Amino acid sequence: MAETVKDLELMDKIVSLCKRRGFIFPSSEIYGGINGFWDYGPYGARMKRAVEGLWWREMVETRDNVEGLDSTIICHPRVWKASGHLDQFSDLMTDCRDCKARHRIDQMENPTQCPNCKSANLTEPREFNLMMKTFVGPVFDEEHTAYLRAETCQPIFVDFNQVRVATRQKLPFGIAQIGKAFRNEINPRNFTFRSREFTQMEMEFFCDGEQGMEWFEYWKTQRIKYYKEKLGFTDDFMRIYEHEKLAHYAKAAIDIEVKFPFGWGELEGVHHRGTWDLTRHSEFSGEDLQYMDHDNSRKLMPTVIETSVGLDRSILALLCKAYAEDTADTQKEGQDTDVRIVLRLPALVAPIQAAVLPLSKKLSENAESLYRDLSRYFRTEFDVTGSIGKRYRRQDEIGTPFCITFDFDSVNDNAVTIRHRDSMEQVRVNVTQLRQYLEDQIGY
RNA sequence: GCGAGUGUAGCUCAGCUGGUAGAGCAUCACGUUGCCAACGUGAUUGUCGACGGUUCGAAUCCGUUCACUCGCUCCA
Repeated sequence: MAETVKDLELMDKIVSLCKRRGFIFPSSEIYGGINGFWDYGPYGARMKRAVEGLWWREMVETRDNVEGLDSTIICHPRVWKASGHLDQFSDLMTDCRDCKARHRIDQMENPTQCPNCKSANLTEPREFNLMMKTFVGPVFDEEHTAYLRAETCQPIFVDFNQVRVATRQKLPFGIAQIGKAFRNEINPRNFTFRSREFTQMEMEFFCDGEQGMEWFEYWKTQRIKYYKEKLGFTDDFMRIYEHEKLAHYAKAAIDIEVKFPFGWGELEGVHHRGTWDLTRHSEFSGEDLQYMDHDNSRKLMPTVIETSVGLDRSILALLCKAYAEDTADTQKEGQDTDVRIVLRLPALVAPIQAAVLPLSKKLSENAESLYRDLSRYFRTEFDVTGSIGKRYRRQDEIGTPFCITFDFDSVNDNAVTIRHRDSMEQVRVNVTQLRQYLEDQIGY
């Protein structure tokens, strides 16, 4: 993880831009903020929805064998017993008062002595549990304890049979879900990269165990292709990390990692989970979750291939990849050029795809009706304030790929100028062809 | 959770050894301009992170607390 001063500055610049322009800022800030929680402002929310929509379309809408689900955040507590989260997310820890090291009790040979400095001056063991706890019903006692889901995939396993029956799907098929997950991270870090409330986009693909590795390879390829083609991630920005140490139930696992300013970080996991989850939920619930294969007259426990994306991390990766500073002409006194901050976001996910800018306020009325029309098809914004150059820069900073300038000729020739964000070049397009032009450019 | 650092306007920051706050940018209005943050005039903005203490008087000193950053720890 080779960090340079420049990278750390870059991260600060991105955080600052996010706050200044309303992408992402700390939750509950007027009360001093709350650690590990972030709000998406107007541009962030639009971008988040765009990425969600892209994933949903890619994973669900365009596939016959993947179904959607929208399950609850709070599930029966036994779900988390079965999944192993209540046991594995919970550790007894002690701190050494002398050398300040922290240790897990279950990993210490002698729980009364610090393995680091041999001191016996340890704090009382305390329970660290990453599951967020709440109570269902007005009585706050152990019996009514419930947990906010630590990942969105468990309800998918729990609802597996219901979805299968309702949709008459046969193996192989998948179930996808987008939703919030919660973890009491000990130490939230790196902006939204590790937060306590976050959004996951997960798909569990159920298949015959004999084809498990083939499907694992298939989804791995599909997901890498998605990042390259839809989000424009390049080989120097993205890498595949193959797990050497696998979870006891897993057969294979890779992480798709991205180069953040603070180092490489996981964006998505593609995991071969075997039959572990469905087997556990069968055991704990007493429901037989095996699949009846009528074609071959046999019962089998489906094997699961999981693709699991952190949506917040996707947004962060897009912003990090897109952030750039270059130079542009200026009319400022004593300067020929000026620094330009520009987000080179893919047009598919840019919060604003087209900004309609009348060259003069006198043209506002005509330009605004063009804006109304375009906003039915694209994420669009209208701005008359300040000079035209200033408005271009404002749009550059939020990553708007196309600025549509309505000028004095437009009234007569029914054409507008489209200014491209990255090249700053301009083309003249007739208003009647505008929608088609933008669709082609955006790549719908 | 431990250690170190930081916290002043939307942003970046200044404020010397205590005398109750400033600059640039941004934002808004008007004028001007009409294709890359132009210019002029004017306007808005802060319980100086919070609470408490010392003091005639605290942004400034002390304590506590909250948040953030970095390191450690954690990351099924």
